[in-house]
Amino acid sequence: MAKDLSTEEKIKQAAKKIFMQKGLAGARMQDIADEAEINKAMLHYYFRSKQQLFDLIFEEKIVQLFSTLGGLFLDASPLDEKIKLFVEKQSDMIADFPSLPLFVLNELWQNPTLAEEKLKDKPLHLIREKFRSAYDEALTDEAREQLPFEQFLLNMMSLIIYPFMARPIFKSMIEVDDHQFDQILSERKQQVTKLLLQSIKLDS
Amino acid sequence: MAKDLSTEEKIKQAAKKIFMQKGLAGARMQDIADEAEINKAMLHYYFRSKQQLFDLIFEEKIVQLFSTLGGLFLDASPLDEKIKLFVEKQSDMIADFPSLPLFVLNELWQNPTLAEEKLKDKPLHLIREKFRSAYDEALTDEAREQLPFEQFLLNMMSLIIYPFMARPIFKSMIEVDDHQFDQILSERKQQVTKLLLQSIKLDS
DNA sequence: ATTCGCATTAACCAATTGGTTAAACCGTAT
DNA sequence: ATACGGTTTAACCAATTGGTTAATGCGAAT
Repeated sequence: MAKDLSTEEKIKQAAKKIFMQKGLAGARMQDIADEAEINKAMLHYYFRSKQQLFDLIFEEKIVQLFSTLGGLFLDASPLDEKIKLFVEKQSDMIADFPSLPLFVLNELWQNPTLAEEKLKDKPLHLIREKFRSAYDEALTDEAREQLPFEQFLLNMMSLIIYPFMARPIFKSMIEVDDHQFDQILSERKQQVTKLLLQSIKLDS
Repeated sequence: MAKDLSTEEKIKQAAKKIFMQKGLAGARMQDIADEAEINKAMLHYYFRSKQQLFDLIFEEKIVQLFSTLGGLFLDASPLDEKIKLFVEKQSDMIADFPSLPLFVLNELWQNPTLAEEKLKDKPLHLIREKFRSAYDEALTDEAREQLPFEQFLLNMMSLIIYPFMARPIFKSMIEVDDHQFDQILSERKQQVTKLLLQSIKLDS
């Protein structure tokens, strides 16, 4: 740390790092204070409790996780272009914060009601419906029946996100180091796009 | 609980449940004792420390997670049959323990060296090489170059596992209840198999 | 120079948590 | 009956942890 940020900002940065690394239960307030290079009491001065600090970070991160979806499906570009862009942007975003999805999922499982609370005001359904209509319009009746929108959505998210989360397992499974695995992940963007388009018979 | 199991077994059952639910940091020894309906001191009598108890459970779970891979690739069945069976068995197994992958991944990220330690004596590479050669033999040179084995493996694992982990998010995204989501997940087995075979041009 | 108000700190506190201990329990062999 | 062994329990302990407090620092306004 040791940057010339405001104390409040230093705390937020440190809290992000520690919470994402250790989760709510595993994170210690002292860890965050050390990371921010400030006195532990300052944490409670700026953010009343651990829970409040956590909620703030979590809220921000969940918005971040869905932000990629946002801008993409509002313009009139064709479906295959939308998909290609989504795969690339979402992959790049998670490559920057590989621990984000695991962190969010973990806390959502811990507290099942949290999901609806945090997501309900977000314009998620709006984006989804925009996406769904683009999907329905681009596909033939037959193709749409073969691969329902929900399944396609599951495929897309799974193919993009899971490999980042499962890095420790895959590294052992295919015996590569971090650098080689990064290589595989970056090649993946095209592979995933191709597979998704192929699955709805829109190969280009 | 309240079953007529031995104390040791009651503790193990309870520990599995609590650890899988809350992780190492989030689990309280008292939670485990309550779940097992025994005195907290018994935990230390049978398993010296929290860490030792956790290690035992974790070891067992990681074996379980990979056990499906084991039996499948030793016989001489054709590749498409292997894939189909793997998707079904792995899906069923995770449907029984949906929190397993998140739990394992979480602890592996927490302790990066753990992955190699726990996985290195397992015959994972043997199985993988068996699978790889089946893959290479079944595919044409062209197809194999288009979709390298590693990418196919990532696809397969992602498509199977991630939807179970991401249930809280997907429920909000596509606005379904647990029952409807279960329905989607069970239909998924065929969808995933089809997509995987299609991706290596082995549609049947 | 003094006052005022936010920022910062060290010391402290109460609750929680993993772990220990010594005594009690209880079926079995003597 | 008694002694013995593993098992179980309640009480206890030391360390950790989230959170508080009262005092201090310090720049700006008076």
